[in-house]
Amino acid sequence: MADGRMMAPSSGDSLLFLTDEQLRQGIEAMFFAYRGFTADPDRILADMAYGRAHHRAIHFINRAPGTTVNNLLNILGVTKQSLNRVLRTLIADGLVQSKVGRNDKRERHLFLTDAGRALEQELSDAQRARMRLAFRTAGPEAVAGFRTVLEAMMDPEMRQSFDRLRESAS
Amino acid sequence: MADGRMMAPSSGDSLLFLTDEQLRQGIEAMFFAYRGFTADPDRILADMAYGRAHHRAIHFINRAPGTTVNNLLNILGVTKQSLNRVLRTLIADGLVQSKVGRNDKRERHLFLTDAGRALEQELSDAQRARMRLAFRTAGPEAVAGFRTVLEAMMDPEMRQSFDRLRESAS
DNA sequence: ATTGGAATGTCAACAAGGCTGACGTAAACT
DNA sequence: AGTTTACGTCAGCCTTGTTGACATTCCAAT
Repeated sequence: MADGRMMAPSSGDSLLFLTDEQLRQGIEAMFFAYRGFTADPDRILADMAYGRAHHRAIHFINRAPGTTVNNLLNILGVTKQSLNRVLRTLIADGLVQSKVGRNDKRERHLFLTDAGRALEQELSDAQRARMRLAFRTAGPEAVAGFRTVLEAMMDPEMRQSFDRLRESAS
Repeated sequence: MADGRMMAPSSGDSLLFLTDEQLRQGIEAMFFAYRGFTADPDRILADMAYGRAHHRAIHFINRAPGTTVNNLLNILGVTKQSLNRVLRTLIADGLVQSKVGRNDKRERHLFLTDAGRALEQELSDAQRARMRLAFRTAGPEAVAGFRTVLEAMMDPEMRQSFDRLRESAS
């Protein structure tokens, strides 16, 4: 281990943060936390004819308005057929608008309608509320660590998407 | 923070770690990281007739050998029909053994067979490898923060399950 | 100008893995 | 004796992922 200074703040046994047991706890923490992470929007969506896939599409269309279908495909990591099924219902229900590209008319640029933005707000309000509580409880330093570990856990291509979204928002 | 560098992730302003933008980045980080988190075991399982649900069952049976079906149900948060479908194949394939309870003969206690343990090893080796790399890259302090935030993000009942598993392993 | 390929969309079929509802059995509790 | 608990199972439904095949549209290159 070349990385000399390693004081683990919470555990005391700083040398043990890479034991199988520690890793397993990290794995289980991810599992349980992700359930909490999706629970609130899932509850809201359960009443409608929508699911988590619709939420994800709405989220990223809102995040990057005018994004193309292909772009969204890469971010979401699903097949176009899968995404298309979701988009079709969202467009039919008037939550998403699809505009043919000006430069490249093969491309469709996706936007949320007012109704779409309203649903997005409702969903992300719920999700942000939980995230806010968790962040507040944990404190800024923990949040920084959280972000660092999550980023290190992503696949490289996903990290690129993540960073690109990050930059585009600043 | 001993090492002085405690800038909030991208803003440089630690008071802003609860802005909507920060929260949204946290949300997206969870999304992308979870994909990475499940990617390796998913790849292994894709070749077999198993999926993520089998992985979860195997993981927690390994973690708490002799656990009852009901117990597992609570941890996984699915219906007994859903779990049963998974357990049935695992038992039929000789990866899991189900023993009638001694005290309470209504209960079934679940154990991994040697073959089950072998698969569990293969799956968790892959998952731990990614977790280990992420932890090592991020460093012990970030890992502590990661754990703190994840725990704060869980539903209370899930946090109980998580803590119970934690204690049982010590 | 024709052709090749890229981007998109659609149809069909299928699988995993959730769900509900109903029913049965055995054991334990009261 | 009657009720509750733990578990299993059958049947059917939904969402969301997959592959494969095929049409359309249009850019770009020959």
